[in-house]
Amino acid sequence: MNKNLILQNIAKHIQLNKKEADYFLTLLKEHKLKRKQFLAVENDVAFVTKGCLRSYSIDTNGFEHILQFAPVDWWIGNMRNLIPQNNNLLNIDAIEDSEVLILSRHDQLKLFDEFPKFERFFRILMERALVSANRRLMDILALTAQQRYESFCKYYPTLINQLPQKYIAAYIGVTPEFLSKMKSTALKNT
Amino acid sequence: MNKNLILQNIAKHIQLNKKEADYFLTLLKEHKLKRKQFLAVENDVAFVTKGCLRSYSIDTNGFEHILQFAPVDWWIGNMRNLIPQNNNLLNIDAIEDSEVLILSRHDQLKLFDEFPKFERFFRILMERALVSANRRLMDILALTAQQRYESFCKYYPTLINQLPQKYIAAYIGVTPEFLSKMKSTALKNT
DNA sequence: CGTCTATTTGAATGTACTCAAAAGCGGTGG
DNA sequence: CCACCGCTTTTGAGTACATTCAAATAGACG
Repeated sequence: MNKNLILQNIAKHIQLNKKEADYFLTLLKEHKLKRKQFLAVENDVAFVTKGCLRSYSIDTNGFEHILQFAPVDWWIGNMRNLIPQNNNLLNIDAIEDSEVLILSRHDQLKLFDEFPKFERFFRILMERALVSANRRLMDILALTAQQRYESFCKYYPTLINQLPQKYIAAYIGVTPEFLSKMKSTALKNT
Repeated sequence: MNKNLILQNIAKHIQLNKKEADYFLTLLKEHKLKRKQFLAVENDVAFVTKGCLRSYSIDTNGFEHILQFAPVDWWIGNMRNLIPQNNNLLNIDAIEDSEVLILSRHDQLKLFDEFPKFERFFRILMERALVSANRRLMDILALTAQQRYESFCKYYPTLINQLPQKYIAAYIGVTPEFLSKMKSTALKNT
């Protein structure tokens, strides 16, 4: 298990002593995923130690819309059941062969009770995820498709060459055909 | 100060004893706002006890895009500085004459240190805000303007008649003109 | 009552989508 | 090692949803 990576990730926001770190590690379940394999989690969170995952939903016309990419050192989860009436179901799968450490919701809540420090960590994680979801919302409302693509390139420069283009299209909210056209017309203007 | 409302709001997720409640209340600053008046907060959160506020940003063409409405019994805040590179600034103002209780970021963090219970409360608040921001993101990507309007009516039935129509347009991501047209064509189909 | 802002309506326009077909690319097996 | 298969990307023509701009009407507030 890649313990160091996740402990370093946590150390960005809280300091753990050995006892806390050890206990935390016992709660994690390692999970390997082949490309395109689904991660079945129900309110649980997963930390990516290898590869890249995505969470997405499928609309009534069968089109996929990507909520989040999770490369190495990122957290991803499915919190749809935290709010009762949330009928909008989310899938998580691996974009390439990947490995994750899963913390179940049950164990997470137990952890919060035993060491409130961890509740702080996830409070901060949620705050930051919310700020970035809010920024993305404002971007979708304010920007053209071309600008959203440029914004994506700026924020996720490493992902651009790593991801199939159709996934980027499904993230910024255009059809794959249109993204292809945007790229070719952008080239002509340089 | 409307203490009961905010204590009841908190009681939805955590139980407070008298000491905790009293201490919490001392940290709040009451603030009255006239219609259209700005709420100047920097990473602070506000709880609405009267009226209705909104948070929004203004794009490079001068158009407003609304991130959130906050009627009575809701929390609203401006967390843009939590993430350094977040250049996207947010305004908060009162849609009608309103009253809020402000908890400064400084006092909030102090509160978390003294009573971890409150960190739990805000962790839960952030989780729920994130789930609903995520749902809205998926809606914007998946639904047509007409469907987004219907979805808004369903989720915020009380706000429909309370808000100027142009604000609803700025929330669901259409021009006020187009929202007007949607409503009139929807009427013909009934 | 008058002024200012919000809403409605219409015609012309544009951005992004749909559908279809061709070209490119990567992995697998013979 | 090459050929084939499936999946992704590109390109094009036609279309649709939503915007822009303009003007008229309605509504709210002092």
